[in-house]
Amino acid sequence: MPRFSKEECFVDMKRRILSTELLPGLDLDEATLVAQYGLSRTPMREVLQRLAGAGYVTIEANRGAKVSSMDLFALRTFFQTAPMVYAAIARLAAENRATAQVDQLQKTNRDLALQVEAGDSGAAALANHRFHALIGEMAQNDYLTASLDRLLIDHTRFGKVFYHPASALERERIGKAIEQHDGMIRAIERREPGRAVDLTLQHWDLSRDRIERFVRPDPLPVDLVCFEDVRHAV
Amino acid sequence: MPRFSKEECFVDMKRRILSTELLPGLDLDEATLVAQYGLSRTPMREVLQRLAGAGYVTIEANRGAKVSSMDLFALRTFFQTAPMVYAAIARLAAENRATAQVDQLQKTNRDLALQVEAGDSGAAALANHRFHALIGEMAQNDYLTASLDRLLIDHTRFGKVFYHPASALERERIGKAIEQHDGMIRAIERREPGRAVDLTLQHWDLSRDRIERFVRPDPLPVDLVCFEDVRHAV
DNA sequence: AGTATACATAATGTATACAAATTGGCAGGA
DNA sequence: TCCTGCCAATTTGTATACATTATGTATACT
Repeated sequence: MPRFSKEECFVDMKRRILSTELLPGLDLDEATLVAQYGLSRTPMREVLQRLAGAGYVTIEANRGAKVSSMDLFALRTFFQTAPMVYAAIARLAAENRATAQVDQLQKTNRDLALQVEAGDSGAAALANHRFHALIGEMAQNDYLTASLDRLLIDHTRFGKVFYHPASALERERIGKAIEQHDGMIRAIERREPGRAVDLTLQHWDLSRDRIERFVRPDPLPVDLVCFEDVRHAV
Repeated sequence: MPRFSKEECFVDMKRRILSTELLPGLDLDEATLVAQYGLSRTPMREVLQRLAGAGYVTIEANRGAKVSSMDLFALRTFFQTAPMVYAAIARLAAENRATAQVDQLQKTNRDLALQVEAGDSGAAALANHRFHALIGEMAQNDYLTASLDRLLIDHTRFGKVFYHPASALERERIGKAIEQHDGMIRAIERREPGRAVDLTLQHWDLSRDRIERFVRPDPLPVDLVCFEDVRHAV
């Protein structure tokens, strides 16, 4: 049985939630998690409480923890809020970034490209998450980061299929996203807030298109033969 | 010894932090709190972790909890961020408010006026906090509420002296703030987002003036006699 | 005198036993 | 058949003993 430290457990739980290995709304049973991570209940409950504080899970009194749900209303709120927060964060990042942080950002984007090439969509989604979280750190604004972090949880979960290139068109979109990241890095490195905001909004448009296409996919082909079959079945 | 429930303890800790009865940066000793609230360590630690998740305290591993500090950098970030978030929240509140929430808001503003009249600046500051938190609830946007709640913690702490009428001028400002609240309530009730935003930004200007005057008060009178005294002392 | 190290003290972190609450199922009655 | 109330089983919440980590102090050594 693997023995995780409390911090490792916290990080791993975040990973599992972001990758939707733990689906939104899933009931998190203490006994199960304790067995999985080799912690006793006290530190495990502590991890769950920290996850709740960060918006990954929700805790109800006497009813345990669930993975935070993502309903239609959350989706709407997400689309409504993300552009403003992302743009504000990008502006601040371009104004306040430290040099070491730019290096980290470049490293993360290279890692993202590698994971996409390797076909590991889970690792790619996490690298993308980390990319945007790093921009959040650069902004050095704890108030806004609170919003950004919550947006990123759902962004990563909504867009989990983004980095899984199902078609040539998808592959092209992914390449474009990574290029946009490079542009954003340059704007931030050169301290050009206006340009960072523009590129961020463009990047967001691409992201939104992809999420919308995931939520509302092309309808199945309307084939009259199928309807005939259904009629027989009834 | 009083016996608080976990929830009561949580609420009371928030109150003490918002009122700066517990000063920013103060070390929170588990043993002391356990004695004060009549809880055992496990639920007390849980309360501290929830407070940390909401931004009231910060926890360092093996080093316990401290009341979240407010340094010069936080002040700057606060002024930078508050208008955007407050305005966005006001717009959403005007669009999404439920009728029952408007009633609560009116009730809270009346309570605020009462507390000001009674001269209880602590209770007044908490009523003001509640007023703005209620507008946050109306907005129905969990992403932005995360930012707003953190802003309000520091807003209430920065402006804690606002509702303490030291002079006629201060009293006039308080009256104006409460009137502005009434205007905001009307705009929200009538679902006028644009007007709600305008009034919120005006309200913010008043609030900012007051906080700035608190942080950078009028300098002490320069009296040459004093300098003479100092010279003798040296 | 100043510094370093070892030990004592006091804090936080973890494990676990026990208490309280919720859930599901079953029996009895309308 | 459906509803209701009660009991058992499971799950969460609490208290507390024990382990580990930090901190302060005294003493020895340079």
